[in-house]
Amino acid sequence: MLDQPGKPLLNSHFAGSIQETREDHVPRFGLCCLFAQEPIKFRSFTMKSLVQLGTTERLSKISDVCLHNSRSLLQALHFCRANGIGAFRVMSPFLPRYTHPDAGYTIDTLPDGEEISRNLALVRKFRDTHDIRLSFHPDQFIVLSSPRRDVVDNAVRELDYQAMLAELIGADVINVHGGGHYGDPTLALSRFADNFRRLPERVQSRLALENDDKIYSVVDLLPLCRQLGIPLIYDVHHHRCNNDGLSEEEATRRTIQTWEHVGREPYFHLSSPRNGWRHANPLPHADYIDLADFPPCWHGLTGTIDVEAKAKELAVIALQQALAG
DNA sequence: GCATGTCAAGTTGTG
DNA sequence: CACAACTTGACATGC
Repeated sequence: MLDQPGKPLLNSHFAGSIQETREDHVPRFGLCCLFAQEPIKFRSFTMKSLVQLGTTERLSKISDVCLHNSRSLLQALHFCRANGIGAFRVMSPFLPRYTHPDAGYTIDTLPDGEEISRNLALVRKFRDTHDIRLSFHPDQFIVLSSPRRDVVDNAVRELDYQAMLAELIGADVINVHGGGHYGDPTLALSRFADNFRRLPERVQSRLALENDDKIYSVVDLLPLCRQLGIPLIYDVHHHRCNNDGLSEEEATRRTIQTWEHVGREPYFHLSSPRNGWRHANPLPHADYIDLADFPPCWHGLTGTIDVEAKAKELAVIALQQALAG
């Protein structure tokens, strides 16, 4: 394989003070944002409800929710540690509406700002001590290939917010898609490259491109990754929905190369189709991972595999047990 | 309490 | 040109 035994999983830029070293050739599995059964919840609010409040009540509400979320994130990491889950994806609205033009708050300006900051520092420390990889996955509105200036401006603001959080908690990945094709995918990806260069360093150093289910495949994105010096996140479910002729072995191999180039641990996504592969729409995610959907070439992989399944922590634990048994 | 509609944001494809 | 689909859960509202 291409892995170098004994190499740190994260390069010095991100490594923090990792005291444990994960075993090579065993993938770590990641939980995405939420819990199905465990009573760990993340709260949010809408702008509509916020604007009905006076200035004081508004700040108080924002602070309550952010404080709650900072405590929940710490609980989430403890849960991961206790259950052998090696990665956690943080939900985008962790600080809800942070980049909305009318929300106008920062952690510092909140009544509970100090405790929120303390909790985030504790998250970082726990992450470093127990080597739990943290990531972000901005949603569909974050598009760097758009021809619309306002769309790209919004995307840049949102990405910088997530990078700010990533710095605070020690997350090394911000995972985006290529965006739309706008009738000319080559031109669209060249816009992506141009806009990438506008991004702050803390975003650039964390950005990773994921193949999507309809437009940009692994083959489409690899040249852009090479050009920008950023890694590819290989979603095997999307690859099966939007096939580019590469075998899963080859896609995996080329993905690993992009991460070796930046000296960091490879990243993958795994899910099973809710209604089976013969259904007209195989995209919706199932509650659990069907072992038949686990790529054979991923056994013995050194890397992170996010489990995208609706049963959340139950699905990650079930998969880990199934593979161990 | 419980059910239903709503939520900042994009893009594509269909009717 | 308008609108549903994509995907998705918590929130807000109304009964």
